[in-house]
Amino acid sequence: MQPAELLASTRLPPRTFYERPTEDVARALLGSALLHRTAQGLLAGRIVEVEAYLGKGDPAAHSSAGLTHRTRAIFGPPGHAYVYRIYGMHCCLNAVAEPEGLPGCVLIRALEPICGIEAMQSRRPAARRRADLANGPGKLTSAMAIGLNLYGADLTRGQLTIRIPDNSPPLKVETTCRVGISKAKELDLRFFIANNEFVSRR
DNA sequence: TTCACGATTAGCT
DNA sequence: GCTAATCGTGAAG
Repeated sequence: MQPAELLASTRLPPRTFYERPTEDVARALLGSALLHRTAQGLLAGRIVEVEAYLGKGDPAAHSSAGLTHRTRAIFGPPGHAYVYRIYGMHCCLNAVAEPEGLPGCVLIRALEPICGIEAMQSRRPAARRRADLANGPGKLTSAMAIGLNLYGADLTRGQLTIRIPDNSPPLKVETTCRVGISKAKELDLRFFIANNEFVSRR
């Protein structure tokens, strides 16, 4: 898809879009587009898989430890990026939800590449298929050139944005427990588009 | 100051 | 299916 075509068929949501319960924001983000304007051109993908991380009552969430230097963005105003490094080598991208002062964020886990696919392929030489470019939280940030420099970035404006489709057809969504956690496995807070080949796992 | 571990990935068996 | 890579974070002392 051409960048102009993508911009014409989507719109930037207001900050109130994110100022809702985290689980609602997570579901609403499915089918939307993540865009990163880089020096090498526009990188973009359709969000096909997310996870909700809550505040109180969710021991799997980073924010369960309270307000710290690392997690300050999660407690900040909604619609901003919470980026963290995992296993000392990969980065993961979250969208902050809930009103300012309340913790809650949505982990973006997988994308269907839309724009800048060649640039993504050069950034992800290990991916041999298009479906492997961004089918995991670390793969996604690598393909999209998202790093810790984007910590706290405003997703409603600027170089890293999320855009909502103008006419969003109803999506069939599947719900499971979150991937890779050791606590709160009983909570079903992973959401992905059913029968989609770009999700990280089925 | 020390230390165990993690919202992962890629490569090998 | 198994495991190395690699380091900031947060809890404990």
